[in-house]
Amino acid sequence: MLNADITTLSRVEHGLPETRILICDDHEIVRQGVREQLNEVEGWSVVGEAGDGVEAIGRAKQLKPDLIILDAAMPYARGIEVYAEVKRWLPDVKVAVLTGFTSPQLLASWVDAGVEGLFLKSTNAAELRQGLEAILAGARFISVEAAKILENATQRQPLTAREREVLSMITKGNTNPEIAERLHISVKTVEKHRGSLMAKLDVRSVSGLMIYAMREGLLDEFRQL
Amino acid sequence: MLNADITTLSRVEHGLPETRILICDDHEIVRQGVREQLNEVEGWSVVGEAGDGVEAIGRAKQLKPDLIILDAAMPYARGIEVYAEVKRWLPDVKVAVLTGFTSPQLLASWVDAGVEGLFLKSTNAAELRQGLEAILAGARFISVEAAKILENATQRQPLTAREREVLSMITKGNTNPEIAERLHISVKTVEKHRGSLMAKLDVRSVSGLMIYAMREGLLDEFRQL
DNA sequence: AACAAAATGGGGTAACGGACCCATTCGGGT
DNA sequence: ACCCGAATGGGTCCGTTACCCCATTTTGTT
Repeated sequence: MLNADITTLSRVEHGLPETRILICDDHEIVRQGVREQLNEVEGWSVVGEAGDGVEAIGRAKQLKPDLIILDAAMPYARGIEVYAEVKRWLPDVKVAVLTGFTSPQLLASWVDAGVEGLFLKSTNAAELRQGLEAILAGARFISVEAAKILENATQRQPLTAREREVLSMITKGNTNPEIAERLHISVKTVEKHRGSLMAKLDVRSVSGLMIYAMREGLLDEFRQL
Repeated sequence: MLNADITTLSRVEHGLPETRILICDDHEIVRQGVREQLNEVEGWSVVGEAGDGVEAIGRAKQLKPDLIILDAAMPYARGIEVYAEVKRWLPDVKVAVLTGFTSPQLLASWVDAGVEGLFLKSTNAAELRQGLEAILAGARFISVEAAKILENATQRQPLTAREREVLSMITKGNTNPEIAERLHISVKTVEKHRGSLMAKLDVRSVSGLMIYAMREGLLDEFRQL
């Protein structure tokens, strides 16, 4: 549901230019909370909001903000796709990710992608403002809680495309013979992929695979803020 | 992390009494967003905030609000426990649940518990205000999206305590022999519980059980907003 | 062209789980 | 005292999975 409403403030006609900020999150409550926290800082101006990934890209191109606060999980375009696209069009824009996910692997992938900031939604106002100031000054800022979680991120072998495919079908409850039939490969091959999946992720059961998939946001129907 | 900060406004000394509102959510951004949306309504006053379940109960007793906006998942006390406790001490207080979970079963359990309002965090400001007005006027209000999800809630046979226990151990990756050993029952009994679990939940695999457990918030390590 | 990783697939064994049948005991409610 | 649901447990058969061994082919990179 798109409820974003653009509020364009007039440019500062004298003195230093304002810092222009775009807030992208699919929940209006969160956008409003972030907006409120930022409004208290002199010189910062929330120039727009977006409620989904496609709108985020459009607004970024249109408004050319200095800083984008980006939810990691929005409808219509995954956060990482939004990030790549806005960086393509606006290479100098600073992007701070604000996410409710606490998965080490997911947070690590944002860091690897090169975002300038990474916050959890549990971040308090002071830390958010302080972090954004550092980012605008050119630093990279990872919040304390995000940093703790990242410490626990184990360095894993990446999954191959076929392994991801098999994992996806396992999470949907399919048996090895069923997966074999649908992928037009033999049961033995599915067993082989399944075995290497479990070895790479260091799990020994379907529930372990499910927990991994859940944390990595690979399950479609589990929507959340 | 407790970051709640009490902001006690003075009572209105003339005219109609204000509606006193307490906001309970473990994320400061959400509390601030909700506060902002409510501040726009004349006659409403946010008298306090709480960042976890225990604090929520304490503040409710202390401040005696007319209305509590309650996150379903906070640290230290489950939302349903907070709800029961504040109703025990303040039977006339109105409680509106604001949750990020979209599980039909979970939403249904809130309705069954008797809450006066049920909103998802995707609710927009207008719907939240309209709903709270209706609640304060004595109605029960379920948001449009929550109502849609509730339509899909299937009427299920409740799980027995033993079934829940077995489910919990399955979600942690245990095999039937392992569960039997830990619960000091036979493998046959575990098989029997497992079979009835799967029949009641209409699933045929561990992944189906995991999805159910996930939706019902039975998995500990999957924290979210 | 050479190389390495990925993907593919077979044989065999042991363990696990599903599903059906059978059964008794316990505890709570009437 | 009676009844019913929950919990308990056994036998049997069959399908599935994990894991070890073996192997060839394909694909992408250098």
